[in-house]
Amino acid sequence: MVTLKDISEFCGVSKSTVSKALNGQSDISKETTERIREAAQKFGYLPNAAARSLKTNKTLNLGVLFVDKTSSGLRHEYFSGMLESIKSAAESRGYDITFISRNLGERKMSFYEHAKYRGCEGVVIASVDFTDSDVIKLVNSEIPTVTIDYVYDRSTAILSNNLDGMEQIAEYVFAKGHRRVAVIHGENTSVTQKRLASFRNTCNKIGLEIDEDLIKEAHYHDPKLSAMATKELLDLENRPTCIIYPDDFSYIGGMNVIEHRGFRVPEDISVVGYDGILLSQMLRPKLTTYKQDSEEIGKMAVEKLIAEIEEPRLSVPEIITVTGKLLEGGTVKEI
Amino acid sequence: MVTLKDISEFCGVSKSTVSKALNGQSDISKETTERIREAAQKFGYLPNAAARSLKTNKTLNLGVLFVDKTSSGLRHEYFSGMLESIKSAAESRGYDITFISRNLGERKMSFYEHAKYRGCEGVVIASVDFTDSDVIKLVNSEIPTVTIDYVYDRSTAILSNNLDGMEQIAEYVFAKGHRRVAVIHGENTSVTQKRLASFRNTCNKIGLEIDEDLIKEAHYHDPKLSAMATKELLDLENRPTCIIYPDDFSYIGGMNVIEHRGFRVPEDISVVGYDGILLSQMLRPKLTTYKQDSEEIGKMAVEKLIAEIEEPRLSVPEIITVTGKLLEGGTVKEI
DNA sequence: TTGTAGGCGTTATCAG
DNA sequence: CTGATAACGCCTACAA
Repeated sequence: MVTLKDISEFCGVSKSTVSKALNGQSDISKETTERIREAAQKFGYLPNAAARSLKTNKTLNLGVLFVDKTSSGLRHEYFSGMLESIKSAAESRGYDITFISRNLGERKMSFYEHAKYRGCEGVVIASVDFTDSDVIKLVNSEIPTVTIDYVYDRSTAILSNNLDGMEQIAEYVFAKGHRRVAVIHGENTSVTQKRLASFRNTCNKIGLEIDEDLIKEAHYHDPKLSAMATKELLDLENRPTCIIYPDDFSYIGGMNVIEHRGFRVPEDISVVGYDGILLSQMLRPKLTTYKQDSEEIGKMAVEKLIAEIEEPRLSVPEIITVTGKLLEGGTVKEI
Repeated sequence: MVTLKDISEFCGVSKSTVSKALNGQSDISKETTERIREAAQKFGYLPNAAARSLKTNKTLNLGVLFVDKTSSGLRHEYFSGMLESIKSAAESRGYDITFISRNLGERKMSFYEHAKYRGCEGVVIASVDFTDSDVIKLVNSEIPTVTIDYVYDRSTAILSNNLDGMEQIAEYVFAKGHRRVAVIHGENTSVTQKRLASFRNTCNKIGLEIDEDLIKEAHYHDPKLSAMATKELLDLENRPTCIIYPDDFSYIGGMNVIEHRGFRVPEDISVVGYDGILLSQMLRPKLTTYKQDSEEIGKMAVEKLIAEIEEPRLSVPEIITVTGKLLEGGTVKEI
């Protein structure tokens, strides 16, 4: 490995001069700087990140916390898209990304310990059990964090606008004339609560009484449960004319049931998804859905995190809402 | 930040004693070790990875190269599943994962430089343009690498068994009585070449002449192109009785066309996918497909990489083939 | 069994 | 403008 010392010996100057020249300090002469730069280039010199961060206390390293009990975490396009975006936003700001986990080899450590050990200057927290005490410990530590789709008092949060999402969906569906609208929702999280509240509010706004039989629980990203809920809905005396699914992928389960019963979408029943994943736009008819802007969410998360790292004084925990948009497909019939 | 020195002062021993005790060296007395451990616990001592690696020349850090022109990289479940598996395999061996990229902030650097700078002890290379000179430079460097689905002379490669995959698909389809079998394949890569060769071989084995009109090019993970190819196939005088798609996701494009023409799967036409992603098993009928074992591939990649890092003497570049399995769905009719 | 001293590669301070 | 020196936190001969 070629070090500062090698360059300095070759150029006949001191290590400090080389260091300064390479870091573009102003107090080194143009010529010397040039000479040193060339030598560094020639020898393929690369600074040693460990040594540098030991000295500067900066690692230019961000942690990403991405756990999922069901391990469907990265399989969910909402999250894999977000990760891509986190990755490229971090890169463009000069930061690297390290996954934070709980077990590093034999050694069990908390998320906080792992992040600390790796010298992460901040951590983006997404797709975890936010009630996990280990996550809470991390958020309450001195390490800056940004959470996604969950709010803690002490941490900046980036939220996909679930209120707007559900409102837009509901308004769209109502505008198409639907009044018996079913909602299959995901497991009980704050995201789910927001979507449901938003649905109820929007119903209220137009004076629509909600038939509680049309509200069914399922899980996110689980077509089987949504299929079951769909069955129950189709078995009702007074069937809904439209079903809103927890997400696009779950709709696949509902789609099968609907087709199996010999119903057609949207002629016999209308459907709406959520997320706007690639798949939704490949189906025919295209699935009407609300596209969450996972790209923007990831980007904002990184920007806010870096802002807090670099300017802790100027940063206060914020709640930032990222609004998506309704993608009008062909799965909601005018009635 | 609490350091070795803090602990040593508190315990009234020297830094080296603390270091040894914490690392479980045998030459420290039981009691002292215990006392030091307790103090470390109490103060929440964590070793500083940068300092440690500066000294030991070990970082316990693996790089992952995951680029994609189309940026559908992580959106493709084959890769996101693999990443999950790489992540957990690395964690369980005590390694962390850092994404390698080309631009770290302002500074443009090569993949090799980035990996070197971050002190990656090895790099898993997947989902990139393998002809990129930068990738080649990395592979030919002193940093151990493992490539996925591509073979270089100098690097261990983990290959999904595309020969077996296509062979199993073809044999299955032939066994069901199909003789006019169309293949829509992805862009021209070594993976594609293998699948096609395998298809041709299997045809040969049963003495089946291939109708070149039934071989169509599309792209991986691109339902639109597969939809177009499907159209062309359905427009043929002498239609195929079965279509093999480049991957499960691309099949969605074909599915739309087929349905739009009023054909049913599998009654009117049989179809087969490739990959075995979640979606394929959610469709009704389930898509008959070949499941690539992306989990095993990721795990093997990490194991081989770590083996080479820790035992360079014993390691030679290997080519490891990971076989998947045919998932029999209901999309191929017996004729 | 424990402690001392030195150095890993870098940067920062301050003197020349 | 340049260089000597110390220090970041840790590990490891080697000495005691």
